[in-house]
Amino acid sequence: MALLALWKANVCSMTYTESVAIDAVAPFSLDLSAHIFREGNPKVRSYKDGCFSQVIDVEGKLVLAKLCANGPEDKPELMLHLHANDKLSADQAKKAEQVISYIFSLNLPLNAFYEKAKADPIMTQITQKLYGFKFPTTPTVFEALVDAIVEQQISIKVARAIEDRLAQKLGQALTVNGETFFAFPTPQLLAEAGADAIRQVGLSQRKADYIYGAAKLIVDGKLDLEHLKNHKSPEQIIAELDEIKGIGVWTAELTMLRGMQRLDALPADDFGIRRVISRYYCGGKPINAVQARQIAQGWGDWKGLAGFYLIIAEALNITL
DNA sequence: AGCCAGGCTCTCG
DNA sequence: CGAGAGCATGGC
Repeated sequence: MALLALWKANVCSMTYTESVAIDAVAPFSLDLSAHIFREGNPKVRSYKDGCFSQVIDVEGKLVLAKLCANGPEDKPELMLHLHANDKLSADQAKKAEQVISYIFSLNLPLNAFYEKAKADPIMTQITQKLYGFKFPTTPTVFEALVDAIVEQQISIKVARAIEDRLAQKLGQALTVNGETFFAFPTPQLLAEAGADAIRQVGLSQRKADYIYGAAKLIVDGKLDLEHLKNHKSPEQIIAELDEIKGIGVWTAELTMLRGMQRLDALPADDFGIRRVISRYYCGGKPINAVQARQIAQGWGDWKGLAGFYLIIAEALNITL
């Protein structure tokens, strides 16, 4: 009897798994690109033992995607492992692969940026030390927008803790081989949850209202972030997002940078950005947004990406 | 312990 | 219409 129960439990919790090799335009380093997820909550998003893991939503179906790198640092062999509650169709597997490819910009040739960086000796050195770093994008614009609101004013660490709680309390759960993971909550889920429930993850009442408001706009069809991403100019995007309550230029720029693969935008007002620019260009003494923009000018259409190279350089404590 | 961290809105004067 | 308070939590 006990044996039968055990057998049933095993069979019933069995998950579907498939693996596929995946290509990236070289150079690409998963180790550098996923660095910011190193201390992430394993239930939500993490990078450890050479593998990045996150639950992704493939047209309503939850899939745990695990991307693992082997071999040369700047040109590794990549294997994508997909886990779900039941079999994935070929189409769903393909879509999941596309999402992962999108998150890490696997098809983006970094060489164009490296060429541009050559005019700047400091950035040249940094790109050499961070060779193959591709700055991760969120799977949806909404996720980047919510994260940016959460991150207003507070420190990164506090923001991360709140973002993790947001997923664990309000996102959908997927259990794979007995382990439970959480997806980032959809606008629908947050709109249904209400501002009070959002507040409960540790946000200020005001930020909870902003996030609820944005979710509601989307659910009501009054805001289409993916459309903005695909069809509007950077200026239009910032202007339109700025109209939304709780979203200023800083939040809009960060959303573009992290959620729309717009690597040309740089939040020059950002405290952290100014700090890293100063560290590598001005000996660490505080600079204002105007000075920051001046230095960033040299990076052309790669301002945003260049800014993140500096942030990662600082995180890795790289000295020149 | 208290101050500050990858802002923004609302309220005063 | 410009300046200033207030906000939530966690780390130093």
